[in-house]
Amino acid sequence: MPGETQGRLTIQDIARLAGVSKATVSRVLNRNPSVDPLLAERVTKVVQEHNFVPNITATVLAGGRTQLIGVLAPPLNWPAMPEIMRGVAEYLEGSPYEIVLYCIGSQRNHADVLNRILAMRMISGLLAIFPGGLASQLATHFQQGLPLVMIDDQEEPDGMPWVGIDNPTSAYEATRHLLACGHTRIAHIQGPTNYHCTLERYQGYCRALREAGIEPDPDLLLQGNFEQSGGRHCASVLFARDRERWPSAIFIGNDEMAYGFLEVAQELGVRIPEDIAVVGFDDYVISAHTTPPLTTVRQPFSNIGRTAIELLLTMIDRMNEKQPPKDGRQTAGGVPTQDFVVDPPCIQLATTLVQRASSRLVLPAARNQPGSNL
Amino acid sequence: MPGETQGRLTIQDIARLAGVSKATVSRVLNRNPSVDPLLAERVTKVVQEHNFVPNITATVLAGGRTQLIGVLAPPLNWPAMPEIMRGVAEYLEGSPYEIVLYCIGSQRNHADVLNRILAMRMISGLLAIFPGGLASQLATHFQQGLPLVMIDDQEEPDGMPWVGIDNPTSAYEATRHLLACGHTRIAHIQGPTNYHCTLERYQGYCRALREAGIEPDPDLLLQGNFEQSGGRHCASVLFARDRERWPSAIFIGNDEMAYGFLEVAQELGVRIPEDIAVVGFDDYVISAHTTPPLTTVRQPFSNIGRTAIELLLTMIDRMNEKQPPKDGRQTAGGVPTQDFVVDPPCIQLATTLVQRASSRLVLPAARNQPGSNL
DNA sequence: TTGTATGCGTTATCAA
DNA sequence: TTGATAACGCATACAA
Repeated sequence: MPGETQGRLTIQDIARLAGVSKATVSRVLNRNPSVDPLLAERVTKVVQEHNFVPNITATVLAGGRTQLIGVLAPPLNWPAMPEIMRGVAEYLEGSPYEIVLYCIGSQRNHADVLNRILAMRMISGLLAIFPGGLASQLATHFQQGLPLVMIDDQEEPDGMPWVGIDNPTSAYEATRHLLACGHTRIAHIQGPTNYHCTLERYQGYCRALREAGIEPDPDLLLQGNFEQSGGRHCASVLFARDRERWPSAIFIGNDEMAYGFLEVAQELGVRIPEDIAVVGFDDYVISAHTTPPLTTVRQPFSNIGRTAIELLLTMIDRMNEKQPPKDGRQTAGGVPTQDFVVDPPCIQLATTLVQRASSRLVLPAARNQPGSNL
Repeated sequence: MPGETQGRLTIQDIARLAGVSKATVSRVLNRNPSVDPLLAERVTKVVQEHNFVPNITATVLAGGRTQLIGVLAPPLNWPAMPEIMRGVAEYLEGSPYEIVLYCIGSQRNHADVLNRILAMRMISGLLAIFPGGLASQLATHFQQGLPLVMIDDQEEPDGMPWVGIDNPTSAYEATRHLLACGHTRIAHIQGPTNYHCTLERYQGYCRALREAGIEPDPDLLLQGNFEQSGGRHCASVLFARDRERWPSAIFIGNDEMAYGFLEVAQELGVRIPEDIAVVGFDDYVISAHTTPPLTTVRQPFSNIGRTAIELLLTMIDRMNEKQPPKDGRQTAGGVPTQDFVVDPPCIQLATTLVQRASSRLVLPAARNQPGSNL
């Protein structure tokens, strides 16, 4: 049975067992075409029989390539993370690569973590997810030759490969949906203005309104924080106004704030969507379970993860092709992934508007038919 | 500014810059007390100035210790995973260790992945989360000296350190709660019977009933699958019976199945908790948002993760103390973590019953007071 | 096509 | 207390 498991063996042992030199074993392991097919087969057989796996540290030290992808991530209980990581992990399962996960919470100095990661020289590439203030540092590393892809919605993608969504269009579609439901007084709760996506979503919202001949009303623009508390606060402010100043619909910058908004509405007895229709943004898992279920823009999180990692692996491969392996690590001022550096790809994935009860078109006559689907 | 970042430097460079030998630098880095304090300070200064971080691969190869903890995990979008990983990551943030994450989905051969992980000899310890069929293999590795902790609810903890909850007691409390609400016909939907936790929860349920003088009714025991579909199925079966054969309450083996159950109840117009009170198990995030919100047993997932990783680090430390470093990696038949091997600790954390609307005690007179909190 | 020899960056042994 | 040096396991330039 090939269940030896103990990786005690070295390439030397395999060489002895197969009656060849270490160099040949190494060549076989690295699929070097210069080795005789029959010999290769013999060696391969020994390798498999003994379940041999090269010592990765020795491999790297000797100038080989790691099969390790670094993932710099926020805490995994951020609502978008599980799905993103699912996409990443599923794609990686079909490859020889493994994940080295660096979760950065609040405690430690993020820049230090990043430096440690890179200085350890253990990873072949880095996937940076919502890196916050690290963006510019990351860009520098990328320019210096580190294969890197960023998933982010805070900084404007600039100077490095990026995967995300088309925020303006997504927000445009969300607002169009409310317009199509017959609403004309549509409010908006935006996120923190230092988030690039906040501005983009606001742009999309404005464009939809203007196309419908409606000038965005500053009175209907509320400032949130992308957290539930912000949604609650804005709801309180809004519902404290005279009823005639209420909007008939609201597009909320993210689902988290929408949850807070719905809570307050329920507490105050404001009916959703009869009194005010609500559309969110993100489609986190809870959104299908709120009361009422939330109409929202679905971000394709797992696909974002998949796409990002796919791009990263492509970059790594490209780099390996161009650079003679041994130099790959010595790349002083070298610029691997040349073309990527010159024009870093920005991949925007499509979102989907998921229509649920919070924005159902309510015809006056239909109010007593809870079962109606429109 | 100490923002050099580029880890090009080697210990040799630092040695030259500090005017000492590599050996001394190495000693300083490893806090070897035999080095002169003043000299140490001088070296430390150079290290910091240049932001030097040792090449981890060289360190390991030379017999040093890795600061890498392997985490063998199911897909991160499994509902319990984000919280478990939060606990793990938060604890690790305060340590010098990093996570190497191995997500095992359906695609690849799990045993192979495990072998590769260990053969790479890169990790100092392994945290195995819901390892499924790998339990026995893991036990073997643990017996052979691998610091290892398992978080699991499928296999009976045996032969290796384990962190989880007290299922019988938790189920007992859940059932007691329903009894306290005045119910006497209490059904149970159990999970797959090849899960150890399924049997344990059933035991707790039975004990509570018997203590109340009620003999568990086989007619009220339904077979689920721990998935939503199972909850739906059981609900359909139950509600298809004559009304007088319905239970007045049900304890469902996990929240996932409870979601399916609630869905069917809503579709059929069965009132929760008036017609039937529901208690689940797990307290996933959605449970607070179902209609009605679900009473359930909260598993302290993040604490489970924290506790497990804490135990693992303790084991690693213990091993490092006992074994002269250089041998640590050569440990042929050696048995590090001796005491742990002899009697692997099983840590059971307490659960909490979270009371929500799905099991509210409904007094006949209170039916028209939706706001009542009991 | 294959084998020999060297070096990767660190730790640890042995002398000094 | 410090320095020189031999591993560690692998990849590769070079020689055969």
